[in-house]
Amino acid sequence: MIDYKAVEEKWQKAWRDAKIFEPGVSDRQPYMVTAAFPYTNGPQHIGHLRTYATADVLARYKRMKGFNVLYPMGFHLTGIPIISQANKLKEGDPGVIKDFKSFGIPENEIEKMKDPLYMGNYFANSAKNSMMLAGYSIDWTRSLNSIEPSFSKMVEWQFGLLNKKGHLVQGRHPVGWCPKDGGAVGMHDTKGDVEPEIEKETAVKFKVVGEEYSILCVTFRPETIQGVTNLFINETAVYAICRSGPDTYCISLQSMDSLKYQIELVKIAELKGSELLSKRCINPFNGSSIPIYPGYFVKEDIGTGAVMSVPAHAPFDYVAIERLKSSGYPIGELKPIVVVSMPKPDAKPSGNVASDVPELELPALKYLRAVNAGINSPDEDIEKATKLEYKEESYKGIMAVKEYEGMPEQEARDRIAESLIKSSAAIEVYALVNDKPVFCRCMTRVVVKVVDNQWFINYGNEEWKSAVREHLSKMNIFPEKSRSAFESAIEWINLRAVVRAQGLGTRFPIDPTHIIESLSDSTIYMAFYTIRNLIRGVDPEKLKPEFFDYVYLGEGNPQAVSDSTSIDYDIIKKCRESFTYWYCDTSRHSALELIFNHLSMYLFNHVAIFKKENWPKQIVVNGMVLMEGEKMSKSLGNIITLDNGFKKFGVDPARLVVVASTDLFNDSNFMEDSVNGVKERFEYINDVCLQLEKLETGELRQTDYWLYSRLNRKIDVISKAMEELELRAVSTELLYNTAKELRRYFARGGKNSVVVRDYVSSITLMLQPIAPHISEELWHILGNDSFSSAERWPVADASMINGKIEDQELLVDNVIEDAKQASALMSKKFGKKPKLMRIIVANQWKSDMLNSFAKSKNIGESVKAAVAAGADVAQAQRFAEGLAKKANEVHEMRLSENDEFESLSGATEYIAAMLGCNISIEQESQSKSQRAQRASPMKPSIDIET
RNA sequence: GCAGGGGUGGCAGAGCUUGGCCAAAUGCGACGGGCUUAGGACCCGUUCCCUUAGCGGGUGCGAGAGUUCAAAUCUCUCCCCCUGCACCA
Repeated sequence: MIDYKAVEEKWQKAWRDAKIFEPGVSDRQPYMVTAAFPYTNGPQHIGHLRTYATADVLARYKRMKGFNVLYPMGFHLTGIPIISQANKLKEGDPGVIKDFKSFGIPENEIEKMKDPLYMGNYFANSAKNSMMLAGYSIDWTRSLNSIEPSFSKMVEWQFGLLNKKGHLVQGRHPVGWCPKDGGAVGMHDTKGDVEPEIEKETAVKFKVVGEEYSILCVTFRPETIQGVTNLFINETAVYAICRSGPDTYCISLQSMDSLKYQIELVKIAELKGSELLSKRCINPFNGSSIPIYPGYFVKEDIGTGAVMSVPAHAPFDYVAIERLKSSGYPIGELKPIVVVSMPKPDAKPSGNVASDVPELELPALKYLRAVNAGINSPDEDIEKATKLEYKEESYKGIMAVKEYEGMPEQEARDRIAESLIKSSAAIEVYALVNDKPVFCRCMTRVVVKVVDNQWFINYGNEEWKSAVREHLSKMNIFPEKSRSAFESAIEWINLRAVVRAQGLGTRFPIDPTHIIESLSDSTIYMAFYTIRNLIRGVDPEKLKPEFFDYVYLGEGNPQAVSDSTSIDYDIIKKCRESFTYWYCDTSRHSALELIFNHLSMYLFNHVAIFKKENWPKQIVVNGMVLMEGEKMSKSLGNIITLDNGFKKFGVDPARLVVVASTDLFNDSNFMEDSVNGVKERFEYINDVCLQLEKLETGELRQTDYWLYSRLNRKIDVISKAMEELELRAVSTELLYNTAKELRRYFARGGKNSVVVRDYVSSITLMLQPIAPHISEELWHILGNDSFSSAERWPVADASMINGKIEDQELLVDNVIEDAKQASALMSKKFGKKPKLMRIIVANQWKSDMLNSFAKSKNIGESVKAAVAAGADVAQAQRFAEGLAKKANEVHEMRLSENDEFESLSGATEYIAAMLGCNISIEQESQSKSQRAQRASPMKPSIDIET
């Protein structure tokens, strides 16, 4: 039995002592592998294993291919989550405390984590420990974290450069905002961790006749403005008349409280909603005069407390009008105006409920019916109808009124909104569109604030985009099929807010009251690894921009930099040397879901900052890890921390299952069964290594050549798979097929210790990237003093690949399989056990015919040739018919009749043993068996005597 | 809604880029047998349907339609699932 714990400790210590993963600058070709650094607000768990272990596999493989490989690691502490987590602890949040306890964190530590910095460092340390347990081939001398002062210096330099290049811009930006705290509110700051969803809306100004103010109505569907028949207000609410620049608005008093964070509002008067009812206002689109009615559904705290009524297309509006009518409210001529039509379905409707309702009705009514609602239905039903109508019409609706007639509704929406805003008939506002109101942790309701001077990185810059686009086309992307995601990410990414008012991190150089947002501060940090170890003794204050200009960009000269920064000349030189050495051939590892943020920003920033030769060369993304088929989540309680997982399963089995149970793109499924399967194979190979001495030596026999052939073919297959990072293929070939082949080799009578040693030695070496500890152990058992990690990757000897021998052995296996089946069926049916089996090899003319047919596909000629060669005409024709039937499947044979006969004869003992009866190998022409004629190439006839 | 990726046998998961050697690798599970005092491990066999002494035939790879001599594989439409959607790591 393999003692995983002991093996892991032994080799991890040996690696550390030998410092084999601390590469210096050398003559060997450099290769640098980096993986997204872990965020430190929790422990490492099995899910984290995937990215880091995949990177480790590549690092180890490249090392064996003769590269000088650097795999560094750092920790992410910037941002909000750590702070909000610490705050939760301070508040005594039972959820967080419970989670932490379940991770095995001692209570006194939890207490100390009320200090966010303490928490960050605690988890950084714990992550480092877990990663060391995982045996990643990381060079820890370069470790860094994202809040250390020297790192901040680099980030400051980076943003100075971005600014110089014009990539930083300022502008208006809506954010979730807590009026009480006076700060922006993201998901981590809200009660229940909900993301405030902000959407753009249009607020249309309806000038009130005879007054100086306009009623402001917020809408998602400005394109329906021609269908407005009236306004709705809440007659019991209080409305405010406010000045806003040159405009004067009438909005509900309550909505003023939230809207004032978006537009300037100075209240000059108040009036009751009921006072508005006697007035009329003007539709700014067409100048028509419309009345104002009380709308039962109008809420004073939503939007502006006033709604433009489009009864033809808004179920609520329709219902409100109908209810007013039936209550006797004086409504004169009010005709709903249809402004959007649905295309006639040319085929059968595709299950759209609404399509079942006859046309010629008002759309609003149609959708009400579609959800089985009427004018007296509860609001939830009307809401349903509203949503359905919004969805369907937005998707398929066609404008049905002049000017925009025939235009898809989506397009008309943008155009009309734009033109209304342009003519000052409307303004743009934002609203939270979460189903429920969003509250800040402090219980204050979150509003939308438009920040005026927000700083952005302008990823929308077309020049920048096209440079990135072009570079991407030259990069390796694994898996290749995620390239399209990168392509669309490049197109999609636009302005990205880059600073926050709070959180851990680097101060923004242009406005030190703000902190650089934490995804933006970690886009080029990998470059820092190349010098981190060299500047440990340097006072961070000395790391002035000119230092980075020289080290990263080669600008200036080391003497001048040394003079102005008072950093040692030698250190500066070495940094530059190290950077140029390492930062060329790089592989970046991260998870699939980061393509649209981190990885894209990584590309953009590299292109913006560095010289072309230092741009990224390769990105590897991987899916996530499922636990026994389920998503890992705290609520399911199925998160296994790395430390626990390793204890339970062993490092190599665990990482092998996570990394190699599926291809990169798919989610990998961590199942205990799979772990056990892996372990069994390890045990088997381990046993073979341990028992090598018991084998004999001697001349090579057919079986030995077979095993060599398999081995060399395997080396080819695995090497190719490794290059493509198809780790699943690597593991099946290396573990499952290896065990299978060895078993067969021994069963077939193989017993040559030299051959087996050669075989398992190569297997052991190829195992190194995916199962490093086991590999070292086996390598050691095989009598080697070196590290398998430091050995070279095996190279296939093409001359040892022998298709003929493999076919001969395949034939033997086929025969055994067929015979077993036949005899099993026979004994089942007739209850008789076979005494003797005749295995009859097909005539040579059959394989000749088959080969000629495979080439020419011409039956007639093949038959003729066969007859000329002495075949019986009737037999030849019968055989030809069989061939013709599956003409497409016929392929050439490598073995002649003699080859078949020889290999079967040579394997008589083996076959007899496998079948448990006597065997006679015969040739078709010589055999007296009646079944002899049934023989065909690679498929001898079998005649069973009982 | 938009963008990206998927839907394959009891399950997991290949194959689909380059259509035919695909009833579909591999692993797990289940069933039967062997080994064993017994269990585990291990070994052998079966595991879509019919049929058969290994043959052969049918149905079949989300649904439907199409291209083709030939489709899990190409095209179109539809349905469903997953991930991301921004200031948040």
